[in-house]
Amino acid sequence: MKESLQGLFADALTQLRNRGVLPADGPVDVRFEQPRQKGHGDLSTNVALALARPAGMAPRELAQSIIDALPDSPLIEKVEVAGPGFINIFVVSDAQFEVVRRILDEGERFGRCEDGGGRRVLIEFVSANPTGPLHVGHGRGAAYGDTLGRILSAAGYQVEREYYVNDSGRQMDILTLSIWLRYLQSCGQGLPFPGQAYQGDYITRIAEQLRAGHGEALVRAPGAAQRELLSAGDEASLDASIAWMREALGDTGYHTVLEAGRDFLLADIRSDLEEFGVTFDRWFSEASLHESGALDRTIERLRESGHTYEKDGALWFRSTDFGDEKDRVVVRESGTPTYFAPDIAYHLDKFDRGYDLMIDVLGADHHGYFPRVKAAVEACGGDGDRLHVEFVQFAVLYRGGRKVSMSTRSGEFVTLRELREEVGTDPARFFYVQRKPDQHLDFDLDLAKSQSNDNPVYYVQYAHARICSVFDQARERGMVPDRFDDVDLSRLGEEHEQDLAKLLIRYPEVVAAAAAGYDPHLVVFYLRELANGLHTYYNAHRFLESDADRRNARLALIHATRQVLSNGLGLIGVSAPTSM
RNA sequence: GCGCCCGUAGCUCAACCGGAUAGAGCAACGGCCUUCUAAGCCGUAGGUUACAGGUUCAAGUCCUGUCGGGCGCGCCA
Repeated sequence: MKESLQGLFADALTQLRNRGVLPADGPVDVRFEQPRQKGHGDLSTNVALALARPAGMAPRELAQSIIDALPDSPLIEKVEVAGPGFINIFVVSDAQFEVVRRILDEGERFGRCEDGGGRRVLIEFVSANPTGPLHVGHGRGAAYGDTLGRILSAAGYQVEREYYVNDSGRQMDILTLSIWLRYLQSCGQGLPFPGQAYQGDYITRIAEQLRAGHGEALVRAPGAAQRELLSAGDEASLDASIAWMREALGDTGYHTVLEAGRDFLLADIRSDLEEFGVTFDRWFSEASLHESGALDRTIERLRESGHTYEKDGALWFRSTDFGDEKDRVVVRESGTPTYFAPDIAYHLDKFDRGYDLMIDVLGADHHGYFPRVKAAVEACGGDGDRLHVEFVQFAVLYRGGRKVSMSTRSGEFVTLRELREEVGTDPARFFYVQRKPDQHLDFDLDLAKSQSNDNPVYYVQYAHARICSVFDQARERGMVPDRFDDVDLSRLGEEHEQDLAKLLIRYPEVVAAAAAGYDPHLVVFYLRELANGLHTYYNAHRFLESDADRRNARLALIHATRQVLSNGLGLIGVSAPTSM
């Protein structure tokens, strides 16, 4: 419908150009909007306002000229000039309801589009270190990344999801030390436990598993000097403790402990996410970059790019050549690479895999980090425009009106699993994506878990369940037609029915806009509006009335509404219950 | 100090390349259940879009400055 109106306007503009009313320059994109205001028509365009200046005409005058030049169309009820020069179009009522037929015909496909043109996009998200369970901050990244993936798929992209596992580096050393110390304690060694080590209960659980599998084979008795290091409380002593552990355990023993921790935590993270409705196509291991030699090759590649130099015995990347604030160390004076180096190697690996678009979903605290990664990729010849980042602000939990504090090392954080168990997956996902990602999120636990009408997720789900319930009743009374193909939609036309149809018409645009702007929250807001439209209609009219033609038309309309609710909820990974 | 993000109703937030009278939910107040689920609907009230300038037919949206908040500025990860 929009397309054919666009054609009509293009014709009118061409005619005005031919008559010399408008200058002959390039084509003008005629955009239509659905006015929020009643009385402003079904569609509205500001094209006359935009063209008034080049035409040298008053906007209202030009608007009238455009209207006069419009070809006749059976779609249009009336067209009028409004306000400063808007053109408001009133569409013939019956034409609005054609969307119902289209939805019933397309079903789950309704709302999908080909904007993505099959382009391959990689979304990397969560990527939390395997040093503890996921907390509620990761949950937001998970919900956002996964929903974005679903939306981009619907918009015609070929989506892959990836989790980057930081299974290498100092935090893994600390994890290993933490587990080993708990293991020693459980084997009867009385030891101090450093304050900077991971404090959570899960460390003890891993240690007990380790003991169950390996007995006391990994026990090494610490001397007085080691005990002192463990209770010292500074970073240098912690590193010294790690060095002692590595020496005492040897390479094999060290890896046994490390892998016990890593595997336990990855399995935990994986099942946690699966229960949250989030799955990945690939878990990319940082350690694999070290083992495969990709890291060395990356450093070599960076050197050859000519954007590196040596200073103070370290290898620096001149990221300032690419707009970064300062240059960055890639290889330390000690000869070991920084965290930055494997990250470059990882992103180059993505580029080598040939994606058209790579999206990193990162915590907002990484916003200073991304420019250097992009810089390094560009230095190595990658097209930086294909690399995109979305920052997700932290979620701050509130319980009983008070902030819930979080800290991984202290072990007092709310995990994603606890959140899911407390409020349920559907409310959690809904709450996470109902805000723009770069907005701070106040997550009200009491509200999310309330099984009441305060809770917006039930509002939308209820609309779906309500329609299902109507059909249950209709079925009992033998009122459901075998097919909706030949339903007479001209029996619709009440105000609430028109409002509902207009909402349904908007759905494909909402999906397209959410995909184009990486804005899942648009879908959430739309679903709330659609649910409101349904509830309003429900309260105003009875569907199962005696006039069969009208009844069938109404059933067709709410059947279509149910389909769109279901499609939209699917996009944000929230279930569409058939009863509540 | 420098950089990025943000400031909209009492609270939490929307507002589609700059468009018409800035919209929802919650909280408050008033109505609607012998009829398909009241986890619902309708109505009332609530605003100088932090502040001051600027750009233009038009600014919450763009530019400059001020104030306020968050985050980042390691040879940590």
